[in-house]
Amino acid sequence: MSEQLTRSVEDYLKSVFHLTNQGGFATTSGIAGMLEVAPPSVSGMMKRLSETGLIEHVPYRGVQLTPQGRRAALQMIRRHRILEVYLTSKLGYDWGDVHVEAERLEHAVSDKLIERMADALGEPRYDPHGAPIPTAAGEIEEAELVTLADVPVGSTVVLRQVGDEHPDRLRYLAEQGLTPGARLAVIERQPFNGPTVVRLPDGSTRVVGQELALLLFCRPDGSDGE
Amino acid sequence: MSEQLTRSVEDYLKSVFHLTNQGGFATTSGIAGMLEVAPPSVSGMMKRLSETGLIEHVPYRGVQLTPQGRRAALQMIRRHRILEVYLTSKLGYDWGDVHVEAERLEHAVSDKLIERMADALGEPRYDPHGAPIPTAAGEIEEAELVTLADVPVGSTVVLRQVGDEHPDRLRYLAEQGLTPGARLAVIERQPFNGPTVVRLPDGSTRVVGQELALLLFCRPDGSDGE
DNA sequence: TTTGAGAATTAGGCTAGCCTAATTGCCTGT
DNA sequence: ACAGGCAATTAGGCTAGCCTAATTCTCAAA
Repeated sequence: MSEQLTRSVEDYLKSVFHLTNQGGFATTSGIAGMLEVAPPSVSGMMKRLSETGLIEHVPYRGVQLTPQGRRAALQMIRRHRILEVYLTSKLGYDWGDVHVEAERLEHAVSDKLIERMADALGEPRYDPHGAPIPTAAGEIEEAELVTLADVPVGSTVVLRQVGDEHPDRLRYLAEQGLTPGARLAVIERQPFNGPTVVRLPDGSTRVVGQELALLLFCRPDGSDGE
Repeated sequence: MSEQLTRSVEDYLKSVFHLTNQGGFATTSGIAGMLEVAPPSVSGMMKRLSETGLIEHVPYRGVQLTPQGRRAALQMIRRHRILEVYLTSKLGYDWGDVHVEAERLEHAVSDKLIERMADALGEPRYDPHGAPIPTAAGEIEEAELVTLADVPVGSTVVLRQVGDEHPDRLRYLAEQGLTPGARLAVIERQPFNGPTVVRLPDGSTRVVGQELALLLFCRPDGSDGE
């Protein structure tokens, strides 16, 4: 149905999706920052994408995905996340390394290949970092998560998802046992964006700096609903 | 050591490799035909590639790969063929479908991924069509094969390799039992580029038209050396 | 209400790769 | 020896994507 999209277009659509995920518009500079291109490149691309009906552009305001653009973005995100699961569980990749590899492959794989991988994996619902995988039909689970840096001292949360870039940080987090599913009791936080101290179920504690705490997305409830 | 090559450059290098495999020069029109581009596009690319030292260009004669170009071409061919084996043996692809998928993926995979796939497969030496897989170090087996259309009537050959494009033809050949490893006795050939008749070990016969016979590469000796 | 900082856009330019049309070179048949 | 045919190259032009510099818009603070 839709024309074949270029690699660049696919990347722009993904950025817009991520930037508008909390509602509102994606800004030119936000997209530029995420894709590491200059703002005028974004303006130019936004013009083309709105001509082809993939985004809605309000000049000087920002952009949003049309239903068609959202469909394409979710397809890319599905590809990316299925690839991440496949690489980690079938080819021994470290959860820190998969992002970069998937980032290139997602533009080259066919839907057929992705569905075969998904099938071989038993239709996984989350990627190795805990991010939900859109269905082939384009539906994605929406969860209300807060970063560990925002969890009030005294409450208990479940770590659900971890930011997937930064291989080195991911490796460190894995060493610390801070992986999706971990139950964390927030016992202290230093002022002035200081570190957060959490206790794991085994009684040990971890001191998590602000920068890492912002990568740890938690469900603010001790029970493990699903 | 070498700059990252573009998708186009990788494709041109592969073409030159295939066209010079029997020795001699690759011609502009040969490359143009193989890549489905116009001849001037080839002239332009040849100029750039010889400036970057990947090919040797003799104007109005043709081109050959430099050692560096050959290394890059063999790397692409290794990627392509490992991918083909992986897709068929791990993800249930038909041997007719793998070529197209591998053609896109070969430009996106990392060497690391290819080596993990090769490892998971037990370092295969041939792809699903019987083509030899270059080693990671860039060595490839050279075999002297003739097409079935050139095998004299009365002799016996072993089918070693099958042209890998044309999914429909590959599926047909598989149905007919004409897959690498098959021992074929050539019992008849019609004149004027007519069909070749072969007998399989089970005594059944197959009539193979000229077009298909040109895709069947055989070792002209009944013994199964290696 | 105005103004100025910062964001966004327009203007203009670059490269990679492709194209068609025009030209040049090679080589073979007479 | 040379004419013609065909292969190759050059000339000139296009699009996608990127860039920097210049301009325009928005919005909040004085």
